Amino acid sequence: MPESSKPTLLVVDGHSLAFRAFYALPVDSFTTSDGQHTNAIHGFLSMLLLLLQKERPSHLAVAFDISRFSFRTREYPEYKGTRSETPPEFKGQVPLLQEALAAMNVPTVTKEDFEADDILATLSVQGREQGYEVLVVSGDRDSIQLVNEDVTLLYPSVRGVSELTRYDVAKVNERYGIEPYQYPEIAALVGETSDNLPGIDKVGEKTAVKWIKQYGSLENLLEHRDEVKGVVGDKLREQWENAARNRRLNRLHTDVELPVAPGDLARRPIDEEAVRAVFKRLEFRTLLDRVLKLEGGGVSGSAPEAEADADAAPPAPAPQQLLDEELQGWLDRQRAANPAGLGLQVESMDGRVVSIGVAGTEETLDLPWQPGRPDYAPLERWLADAEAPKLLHDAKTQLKALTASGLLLRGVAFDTLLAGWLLRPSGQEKTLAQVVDRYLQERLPEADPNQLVPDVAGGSPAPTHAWYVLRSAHVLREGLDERTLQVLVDLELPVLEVLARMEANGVAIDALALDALNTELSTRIAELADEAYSIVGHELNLGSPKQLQEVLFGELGMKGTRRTKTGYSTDADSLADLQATNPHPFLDVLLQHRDASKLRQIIETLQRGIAADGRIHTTYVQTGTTTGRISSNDPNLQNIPIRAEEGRRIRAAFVAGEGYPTLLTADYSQIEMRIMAHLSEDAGLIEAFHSGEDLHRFVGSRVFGVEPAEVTPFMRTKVKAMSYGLAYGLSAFGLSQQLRIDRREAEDLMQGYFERFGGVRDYLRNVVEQARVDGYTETIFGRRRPFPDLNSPNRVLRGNAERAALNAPIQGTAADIMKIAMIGVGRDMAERELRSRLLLQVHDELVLEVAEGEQEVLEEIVERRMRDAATLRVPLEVQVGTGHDWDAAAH
DNA sequence: TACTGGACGTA
DNA sequence: CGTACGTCCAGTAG
Repeated sequence: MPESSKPTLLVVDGHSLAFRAFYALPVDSFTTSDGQHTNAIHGFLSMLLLLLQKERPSHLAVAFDISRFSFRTREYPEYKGTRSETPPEFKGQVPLLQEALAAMNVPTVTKEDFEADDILATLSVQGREQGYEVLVVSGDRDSIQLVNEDVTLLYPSVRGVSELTRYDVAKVNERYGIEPYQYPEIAALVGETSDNLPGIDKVGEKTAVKWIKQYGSLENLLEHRDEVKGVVGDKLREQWENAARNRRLNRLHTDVELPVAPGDLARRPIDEEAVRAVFKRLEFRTLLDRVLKLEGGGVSGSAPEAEADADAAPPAPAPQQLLDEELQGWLDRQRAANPAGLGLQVESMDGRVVSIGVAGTEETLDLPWQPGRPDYAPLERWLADAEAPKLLHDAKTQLKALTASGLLLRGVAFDTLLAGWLLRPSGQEKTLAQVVDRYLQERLPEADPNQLVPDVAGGSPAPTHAWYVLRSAHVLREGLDERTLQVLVDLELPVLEVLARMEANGVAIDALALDALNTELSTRIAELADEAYSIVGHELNLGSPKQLQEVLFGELGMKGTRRTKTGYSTDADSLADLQATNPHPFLDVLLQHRDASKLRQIIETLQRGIAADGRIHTTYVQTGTTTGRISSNDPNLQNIPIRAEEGRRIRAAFVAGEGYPTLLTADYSQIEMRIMAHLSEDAGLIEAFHSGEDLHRFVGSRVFGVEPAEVTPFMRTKVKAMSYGLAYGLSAFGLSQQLRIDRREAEDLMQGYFERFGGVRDYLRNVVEQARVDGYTETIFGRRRPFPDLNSPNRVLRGNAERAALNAPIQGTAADIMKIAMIGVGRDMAERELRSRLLLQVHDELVLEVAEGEQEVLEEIVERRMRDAATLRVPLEVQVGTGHDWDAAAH
């Protein structure tokens, strides 16, 4: 921070910084819905905000070039001549950037015939004379010449625009071994390829520095060029005019006549309305928040460490290794100094703990783990102490490792992975490095194999990572609104422990049954393939959409229906359409082959997933969705077949394990429709759930105006499809497609539905409108999901966002409810010390392994915890079943 | 070897 | 022109 009380003038080279941002940021991630690229703007503004926050300049300006022509090109037409044409994707961003800056009331300065660097030079000199501390931000190395006691250059590192290296006099001395004002003389000798300024052949930085030191100045060197020995001396004599010319061109003008003086550049408050308008057009949401927050100024002591040091990011403290009383003392001191919790990072290999890192804000601890070490007793006590808060990144993974190594972990008070996800559920910050990058704007140090000083401590990254987790946690906690924090504390942190246990439990599999099924299917697949080949008269890969297209739409001359990027679709729906218009035995065989192949594929994936204990241990990804649901992978156990009879045989291979007589399944019936009834407050729908009548029969009777008993299966199917479709933003077109009915009929159906259940329509409309205003949707428990595209001018994007937005509160609330139920079930089971255990979660269903004699009490717990997880305007109904396998238990 | 698109399993 | 996922395979780019 400024040690002096001088005002600080920050001057930025707009063009060069924006250009760097343009190449540093992926254009795909920064394109508005109408196709305008914004990566340069985003990168530039992000950097600028960071600077404003860290440097707190009192005065500020951004300089731009007007064109690529200047007095330099007049003097030397080849200047910058090798630069390829500015990419149009970049060019278009500059005016928009200037607009954004104008809205932020950041002065921009340009001057005909001069480059931005000359403006910076002039302002830096004037600023210095008028008693300012000057910070020059430029991506042009020539700006090094501006550095002096009062002028510091911030130069973007290779890493990207957000990381700036500070060049003060000392740094320039250290880096180049010369005084800053001498830099252009070095550059003149070496040459600058990017400016098309060739220097002296064979002369690099080393030689140039040596010469300048020896001769004192370039001028003197050139005068004495006859004295210089060796081949390089010859080159100097041949090409000295290059150096002389370069020196003329790289001298920055410090006397440009500018329309503004430093005194005019005092920071002014942003024009909030204008900023909102411009940022909305650019579709910058997080940046908008950052700008507005900046405007709020200081914000009640937030993010203390972010502003603690204006210098480059502070390095992590060197880890200590302590034992016994010293360890205990350290933990006691750090706990007192960090009441919000200590950072904790567990390093593991093959699921076992290798090293444990603990961090306070000032000190870190590295504890290489070995089982059965009494000198680590204080650590074990601390880990197990529920009253000792710990802050982790991806606590579930670490909890599993600790548990597997026989260590107890309690008191998980924060998880930066989960917090980051709650804040930006569509974001991609999954690793600690990504979180650190986004929320600390720092780079997580990586283990460097070329380290000069090998880390004798064993080099575990755990303590350093723990320290970054601690700091990220503080920033994230500041960023969470109250409701989101509540979702984290009440739902996500408790459920993480439940999920960790479920993963460790795994589910038992009847491997022999899978083998038998696999064999059976393989035989059938071979037969079907042969049959298909004989029908079309040659062999082909039935699994290749490309080859299928050739056969169907080429050889067999069928008329394709739905287009895909690569041609006509060959999916099951399209094949059914073809079968209707163009009956052909090949289609039948193909469909059967598809079905059988898919099943076999599922079986083989499961077989590969069977662990040494004969069970399958999936991994639940708590941050795997944007809505709040949990996803499952490796293998995915949330998409095991159930609809087709054949597929159920796979489900039947999931069995109760050794020592457990039965499986118990419990699922919510129509939970999403119940949530819809609650949220919409539609009287008809609420009545449906209180009536005890089958939902779709009830709705059908209202829509078709008949008695419930007279609702035909066909009517019921239509109504059911529509009810579920509504929560997904189904259109009449989509409904007609799915039911294979006339478009008109689908429209009538929807109209009939909404006449009887108008509250539903109003609600769905309202959700989207509210989200358009707020920028996000919310579940009844406060889980938010941002929807930046709702105001997009692009119809496709906007439509997608609208459908997702009307679904998010419904799907998300269901997910919240299930999490609450799981936490409750987990607690009750622990409290009663049951041996039964949770195995699987499939969104609205739980699967448990029932221990001997516990079925009755378990059923009671599960049923009650699920039913009472939320109190809605309609009751939650839970269906419980038991059986030896998953399929049997579901009845 | 790494990625994309098509297809399809689930809620 | 119905939301939310994960996985496989074929095909392609490297």
